[in-house]
Amino acid sequence: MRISELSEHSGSPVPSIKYYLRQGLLHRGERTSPNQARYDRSHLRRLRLIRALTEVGGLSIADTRALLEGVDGDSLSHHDLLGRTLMTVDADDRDGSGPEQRDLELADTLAGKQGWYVYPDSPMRDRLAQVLATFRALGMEIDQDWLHSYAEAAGRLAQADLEYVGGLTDVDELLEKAVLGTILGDSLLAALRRLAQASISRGQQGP
Amino acid sequence: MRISELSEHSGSPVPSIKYYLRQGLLHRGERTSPNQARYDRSHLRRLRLIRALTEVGGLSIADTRALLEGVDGDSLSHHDLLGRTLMTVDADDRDGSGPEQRDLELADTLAGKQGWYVYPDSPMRDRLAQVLATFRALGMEIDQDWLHSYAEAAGRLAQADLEYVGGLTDVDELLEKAVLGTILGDSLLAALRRLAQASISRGQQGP
DNA sequence: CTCGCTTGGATAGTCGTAGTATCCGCTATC
DNA sequence: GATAGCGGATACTACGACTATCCAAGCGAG
Repeated sequence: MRISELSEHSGSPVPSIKYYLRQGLLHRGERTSPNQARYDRSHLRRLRLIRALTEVGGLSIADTRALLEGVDGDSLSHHDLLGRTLMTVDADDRDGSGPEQRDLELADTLAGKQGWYVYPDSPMRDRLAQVLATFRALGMEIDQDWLHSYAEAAGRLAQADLEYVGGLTDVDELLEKAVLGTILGDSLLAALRRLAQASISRGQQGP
Repeated sequence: MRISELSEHSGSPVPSIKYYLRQGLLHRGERTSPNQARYDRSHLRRLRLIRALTEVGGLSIADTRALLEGVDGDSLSHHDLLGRTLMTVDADDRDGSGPEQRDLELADTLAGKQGWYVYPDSPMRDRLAQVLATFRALGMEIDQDWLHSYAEAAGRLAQADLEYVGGLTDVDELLEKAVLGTILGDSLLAALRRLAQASISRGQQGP
């Protein structure tokens, strides 16, 4: 498959594909001569993955690359890689200054209540603390019931995610599904939650 | 309060504040003379809200403005405004082409199972369909149990959101809390879910 | 074999977003 | 009455994600 065919099959314009190649999101094709290369199904697949992550998942190119690098490295144990990959995903520390101690404690307490073990250096721990800090900074102390509902839901979702992925033995497939499920799951959940809010708010009745 | 004090109290640099003023995210101060204006607590509050939505919620300036305009308009009924505001939030149709009919049907079926009423022209309906389409396009047919878990969780979360907000009578406060809860809730949930995934994946044990 | 049309790859330019920086007439304060 | 700061408008910058141009080297029809 030449680049133009790859473009046609994937729906991405040739220059964009070249861009992804340059950025290292897409592995180079097999060169058949100094200026000819052949692309295959794996490129097509990767390309679709890239577009899913960026367009639906809203990831930046840099985040996408980091994520794909994790998937590519045939390193580590599954769980470790899985855990680390998911934790790193789009965890760009948006704020230079780290979160305050007391927010970190809040975060740990919350996780503790759910029985979760939290890596002390986990980026998501900071992120969680940051969100909690933001609520505080805005003067709305957080309703504990509300927060509890969220934590419980998160736990159930994570369980569903891992069950879904648990049956797989192929590492590549596992990682890809986990990554996709996590990223697209964010969008899915956001859409579902809003739909539910609108419906419930309209009728003031439960499901 | 002059602009420099506003800057100091809020932590946002003066030029950024001026930028938000230009963009209409922040209402102008009360002019006390042709080139002096006074800012008050409401500006400070709004400024913090803006930064929460953009930095933590990841909204663009344009989305933030649209959202704040909804909050400002002393229009409509609460529920209508609430519903519409939340549905419109960051529902920038990322793809020019609308979703396919069959994905819309999938979306409707899913919502129907939960007993939700979905506005036929709701942007989130399209968004949901798009996410489902993406899964399909990537060749992973969706596990129905998994999807069901997500829909149920979304329903419970929406219920928690509305209960939390239900006690409020002040429209402004209600809207602000709803908006914040929804946007920051996305981040909160994303962080919690990843934390839970990592923990469960590590120990392979539930809460 | 040759001549026009791709191709792979590198470099440079574009566009939108979110700020920064500069400028200017004015004013509040020392 | 000097002078630092203000409000507002306009211009500039930095970055991300492409898009366009360029080039030498194939390939393919005649």
